[in-house]
This record gives sequence, C-alpha cells and structure tokens, in this order.
Amino acid sequence: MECPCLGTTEWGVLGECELASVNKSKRMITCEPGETLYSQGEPGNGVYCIRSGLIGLRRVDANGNSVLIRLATEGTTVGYRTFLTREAHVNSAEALTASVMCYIARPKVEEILKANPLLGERFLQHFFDDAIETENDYVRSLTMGMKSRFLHLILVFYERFGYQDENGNAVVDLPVKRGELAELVGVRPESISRLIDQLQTDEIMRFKDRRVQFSDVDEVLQQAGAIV
Amino acid sequence: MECPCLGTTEWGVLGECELASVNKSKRMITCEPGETLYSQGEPGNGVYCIRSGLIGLRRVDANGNSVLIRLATEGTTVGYRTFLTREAHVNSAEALTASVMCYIARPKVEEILKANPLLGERFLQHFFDDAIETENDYVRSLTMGMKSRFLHLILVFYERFGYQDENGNAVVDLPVKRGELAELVGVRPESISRLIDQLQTDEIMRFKDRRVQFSDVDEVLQQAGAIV
DNA sequence: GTCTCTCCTTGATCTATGTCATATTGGCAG
DNA sequence: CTGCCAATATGACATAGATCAAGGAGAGAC
Repeated sequence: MECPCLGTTEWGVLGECELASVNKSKRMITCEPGETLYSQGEPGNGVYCIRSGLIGLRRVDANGNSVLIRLATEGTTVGYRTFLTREAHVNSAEALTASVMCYIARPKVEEILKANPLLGERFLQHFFDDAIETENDYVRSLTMGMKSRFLHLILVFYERFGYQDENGNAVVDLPVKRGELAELVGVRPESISRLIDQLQTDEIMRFKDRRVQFSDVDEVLQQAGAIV
Repeated sequence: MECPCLGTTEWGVLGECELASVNKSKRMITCEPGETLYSQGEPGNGVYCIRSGLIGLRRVDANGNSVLIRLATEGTTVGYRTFLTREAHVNSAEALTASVMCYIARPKVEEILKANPLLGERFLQHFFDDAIETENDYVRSLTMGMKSRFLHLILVFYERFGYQDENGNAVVDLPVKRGELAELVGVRPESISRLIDQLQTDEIMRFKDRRVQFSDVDEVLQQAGAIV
C-alpha cells in the first residue's frame, strides 16, 4: 500500500525509485493510546513516520520523574536522531491517541541515507528545529509561570489544529487530556484544573471537554505575558 | 602562530595540510569578561574555537528574560550550529572570564567542511550532545527544586575543574560569580545566597569566595535528590 | 439499570522561591 | 586612608504551585 506521508514531509526529497523502495520495505503499525513505540535506553532500530495520530516524546530522569518533552503529529518522523548519531534512544515515544505510522527499519534507512544525502539534511534541519524549540521551552520553564506556559501551549495547538468558528472565534480541539497538558507544561494536574477555572472566570478562554474557544489571539498572547 | 586547540578536539580529525590551512586563516581574539562574541539573531559568520577562558551561551526571550543555557570551555567550538543549518544565531555568546579564542571565518569553515566531512560529523555529535544536555536541563527544571539543580551544577563544575586537596576533600574553584550561578540554575541571586547559607549550615559544602569544598561526592548526589 | 474505573475537580494547607528594601563586604581609584 | 562601586547577604513579606485528601462525573462492562 502507498503511504501518503512518504511523498510529503522529509521523505519528499526522495526520487520515485527510492520512494518505491522505502514503500516496499516499510511496515505499517497501529498503536492504541498508551502504547510505546520505543523506550529510552533502547538502541534505535528504525524510524517511524507518523501517518495519523499523536505521539508523545517523554523523558524520564533517574528519579522516575517523567516529562512530555515534545509532541509529534502527522507527517513527522520520530526516532531519526539515532540515525544521525548512532546512539541509544534518549527518550521514549508513546502514542497519545490511536495512531498509525510507518516503520522503516535501520538497514533501509541507512541505505537511503547513503544514496540520498538530502534526506539526512532534512533530518538534520528537523533535529535543529527540535533543539531550538527545546531551548525555548527550557527558557520559558525558568522565566515564565504556569499560566504563560499553558497559554503558549494552547496557542501551539491552535496553530496546528485550530480553526475559526462561524462567529470568528478561535477554536481548538485539544488532542490530549488534562493530565497530559499538565505534563507538557510541567506542573501537576490539579494546578491545570485551577488554572483553567481561573481562565474561564477571567473570560479569557472557554473550555468544554477538550474544546477550547477564545475570541482574540492577541489578547491571549498578552495574557501569556508576551509583549504584544 | 600555532593554535593548540586545533590539534585536539573536533578539529583533530583534520589532516596536516587542512590544519595548516585553517591555522593560516584563523584569527586570534581576546575577550574581556562581559564581551560579546555574537548576538542572538545575527547571521553566523564564523566559528570560535575556545583556547582558554569561559564562554556563556545565553538565550533572551521576547520579554527580555535572559538565561544562561550552557557554558563552553577550553577546546570547545561555539557557533558551529549555524554551519550545520545556515540559520541565524539563536543565542548569544559572551565571555564570562577573560578568554582567548580562534575565529575561523565562514568561507574557510565551509571549504574545510566540504573537503573533510569528518569535521561535520564531529560538529554533529557535539550538537547532539548539547541537545541531550539541554533536554536534561529542561526536565530537571521541571521536576527538581533549586537545591538539586544547584548541586548538580556544582558537580558539573567539579567534573570539569575539580580536584582533591591533601585531605581528600573535593575542591572546585567556580569559574563564575554568584549571579551567574543563579542564571545557570534559573533562580534569583538572593535565592542562591540563601541556599549557599543553608548548605553550609547543614555542613554539606563550604563556600569561600569562588572556592567550594565538600568531602563526599556521593553525599552531594544524595542531597541533590539522586537515587544513589 | 448500576458498578467500577479513570479522569477531573475542589478545598485546605504547606513550602519554595520571588520580590523589594536595606545592609555589608571587598576591591580599587584617588 | 577615604570614598565609591559592584557583588553579596539578610530580613520581611507575598505568591505560585505542590501536596494531600475528598468529592464528582462520564464511559464501558455486565
């Protein structure tokens, strides 16, 4: 079966023939929420190109504290870092929603990387972008409070999944539950609950299950503490 | 003049002839504490190989909050990331102590990177290590308190600059002042003051100006909240 | 239907860290 | 020596989040 992801995203740099070759050797994988793609410490044995769903990349420290470091959605390839560096996975990947992805095993990826350096460049760019974003998150975690970070996260979701309703309000259907929002912001679920409560009281946003609505992106930015 | 750094570190992968070529075109730069090598947002016009001293890489967010993201010491090359990705600098580099470094301009680096891909691989590995470390810092910033992060920082300094005195005590001469320790931990200087006070009261460490002493690394690790 | 389970909310309280104002220290210019 | 400046320290207080302990509320099993 043809995988639509391969034609777009990073894999789009491949030629017809290379694409066909990857398509032939890839394996399609379906994951239920909570299933693990790979775990921190395991050697990297292949990459996963996400076809649909949502994957969370999680880092667990020596004490067992766990943080969702970043999310990967449709079209994104995860696990590629081990190909650039040949080290073990430094974080775990787990499906946050039911997800479908293509698994491409190590030898094939190596073959293609050798044949077409453009793919490696794309992975590198991806790596770079992730690193910058993590640095941004790091700085935010040190300089801004929970509210700013939470609103920032909502706006990130809005950029990826948001739309406008008939009244011109911004709407996002969050792809994760509260507890995962908490993990992404790096606070306790109770704190997120209270924060959501306060945001509604202050009429900054409305929350109904996983749906969020707000009227003005700029006002949210301002509430997030950004210099608008 | 011969630069000792080039023969070691990442640049060590170069051949005689390439090294000589780099040596010929590099420029030696001396920096006083506080001087800036490059600033966030500027295009990357060259790399700096640190010969002596200490460089701080700083990220400033949109609100002007500033955090020291990481340090670079003798033998480390900074500014290399822009060569892998051709983007503008995402953070600023400033000398924290009087420092000497070699500046190698863009065209020469590109020439060498083209001629010897090994150098690029080394840079990539360096990039990877930095990224992992930033992720670690990020997780720590979310899961551990100031005390743990501070002790962790001290241990990092100990690994890099520490030694044992005649009584077998661990000794480090911190390369930065209190305010910069605060920036590295991501807290206010007052908090660091109080923490140091408490660490001395609890007899975990002794601080005298920039000199720190402690008897047992394991005990420090334990105090840092690690599972020893 | 109702049981149960997971997720979420709420309240009361505790603690770490920020904030702001005011010392104190140490080095260095004169 | 004296005075000044930057870096630190200290004190009093404010506040953001964590923690612990209950209480709902929706979805699937039976």
